[in-house]
Amino acid sequence: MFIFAAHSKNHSKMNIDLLIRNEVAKALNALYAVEIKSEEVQTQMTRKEFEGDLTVVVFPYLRHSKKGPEQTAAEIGEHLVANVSEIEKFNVVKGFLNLLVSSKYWINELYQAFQIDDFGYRNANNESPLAMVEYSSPNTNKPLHLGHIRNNLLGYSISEILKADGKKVVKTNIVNDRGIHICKSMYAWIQAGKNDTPESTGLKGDHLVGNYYVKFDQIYKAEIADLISKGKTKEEAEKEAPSMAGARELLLKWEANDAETRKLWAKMNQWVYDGFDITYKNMGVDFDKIYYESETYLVGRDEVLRGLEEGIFERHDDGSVWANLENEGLDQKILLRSDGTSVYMTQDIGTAKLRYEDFKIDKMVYVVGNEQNYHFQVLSILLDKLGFEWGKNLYHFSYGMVELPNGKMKSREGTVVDADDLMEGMIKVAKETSEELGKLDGFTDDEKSEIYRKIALGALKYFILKVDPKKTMLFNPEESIDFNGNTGPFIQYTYARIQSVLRKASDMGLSWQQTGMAIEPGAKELELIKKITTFPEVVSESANNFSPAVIANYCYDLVKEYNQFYHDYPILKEENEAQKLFRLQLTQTTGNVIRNGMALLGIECPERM
RNA sequence: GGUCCUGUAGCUCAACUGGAUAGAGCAGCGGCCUUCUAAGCCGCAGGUUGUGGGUUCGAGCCCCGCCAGGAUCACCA
Repeated sequence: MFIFAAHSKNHSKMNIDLLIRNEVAKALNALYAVEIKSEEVQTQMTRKEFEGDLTVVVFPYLRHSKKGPEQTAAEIGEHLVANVSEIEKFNVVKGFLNLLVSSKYWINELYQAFQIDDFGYRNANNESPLAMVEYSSPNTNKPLHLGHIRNNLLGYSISEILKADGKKVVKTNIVNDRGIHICKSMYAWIQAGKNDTPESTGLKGDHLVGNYYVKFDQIYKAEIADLISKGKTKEEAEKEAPSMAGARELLLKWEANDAETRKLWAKMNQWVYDGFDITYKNMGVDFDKIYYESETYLVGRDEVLRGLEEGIFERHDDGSVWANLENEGLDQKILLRSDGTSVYMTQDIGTAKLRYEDFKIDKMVYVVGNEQNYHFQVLSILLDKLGFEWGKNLYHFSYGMVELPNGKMKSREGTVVDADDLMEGMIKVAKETSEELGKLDGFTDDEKSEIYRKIALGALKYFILKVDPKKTMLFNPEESIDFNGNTGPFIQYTYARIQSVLRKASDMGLSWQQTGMAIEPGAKELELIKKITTFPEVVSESANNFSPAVIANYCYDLVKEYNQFYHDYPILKEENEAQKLFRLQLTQTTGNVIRNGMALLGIECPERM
């Protein structure tokens, strides 16, 4: 059984690490007659200021060797050099044993990676565990905004990462298509819509419906102000406002299956779906299976009623149904309102049940903001109480909010950053920047706009995904996202340069498939190979930690390394033929890893830019 | 108030889950295009890791207290 660990110990090191830990364990046994498991041997990549590739920390073994750190390290080092052919030499600094691995080993490692186009990916097979990843999960009353962007990018990326780590993945979306929110938009449209449609207004459907949601709020506020001016208290006014009553009435009619209400509901939701489809497509995210709250909430209600019959839940005097979670250290949680209608939690129970009926899920992953930590804690317990043994195994991929310089986005203050506007704005900046640099002369307009799109989305996605998902992040709409430095376009640019070199090499009639060449790689070349060979472990690490940021930061480090190599070493102009072909292998492999890594972030790399 | 999260350079973020002298980018200053794409490369400057204790060979990371910010504890979603 595969374990989906949220925080497993997984160091991003290369294969050699396994070998060395094994050999160190053997050495300890031979030298000091102690049994140390190879997994317990501590290693790390040698810091750049010291000579070596891998470093063994020897402090833990001093009590076995009964000698000082330097002497202990030296003894282990000598034993390793004598017994392990891959280890050429060693040096000791304080309690750190630095081991130098032969360049022959590294060249072979590169050649292994070079031969695999999707190096770093592990393919799922029939026995692989299935993860279902829920993300996006929008309400259908307004367009997507910056917060949704972080959610969508994380959800898509973590799905791709899990796939690359050898899991089967089903991407899913629960659309909150029913409830008071959409009724508000419906009410305002009836009152003030004059039969507007996306066609008649030229507006994207989700924006049109969103405008009526805003309109509703205006009507509602005006009514409250009016009622208060007529002597009502704020509470009375909020209760009596005709618009709110109207929206509530629509909700009741909807639940009662009123034909006209359902028709309008379906129509306006369809407008929103058409709008969302465009946004999702532009964002480059997709789903394998979509659930609708309107189709799951009744299932949830039945489950709650079953739980009530079985004595798991309790009914209060007013008819509402509650779960008592005081034994779990939590409060009471409402599951059905006194009028029998369901709440968010009810719907989530129903959706979960349907999902497990539809798929053989080993791990359910919910990509939902950390403001809902409590909700998922409760959901997990409730599913468990209802007898779904998978309940306690659900994973809430809890991510931090996106904040603006003056705090959270507030629709009332008009500070919401719209997803469509943001992407469009990014494309515009990409176009301007590209035109200034003037490198795309001679391309058709279609080719150019495709490149602008890739760069713009690369910048946006990388900007968001490079941040640790758990952390609150800041977005300043006043400053457009950079294209220089630690950015998506910087990485894309390196990829484009690599492809340019490879094209030129092909044009020169070169072929660089051969192996077993006698090469003396330079320091930068070895650094680059080491970086490349850690990629599979980086993929696992990002999967185990649910962190696309791990991939993003790796891509940046890799590219930085390559750019130094590119700057310092001639490739096509190298006179030694074997050295030249080796550098082409190195270049091509780096390009593959960049492309594969960025793909895990949902970022495409243009061949030229 | 209870629970949980966060605090690292002027700003945005890293730090391989307890390891060596805490690293990048942006902003600032200074170099490098007749040579494989300068969206690049190199250098300078920038830090009491919020704060006070503790644990140990070793703490940005673990424990306790305090300070600051945020989330949540709804018959909202």
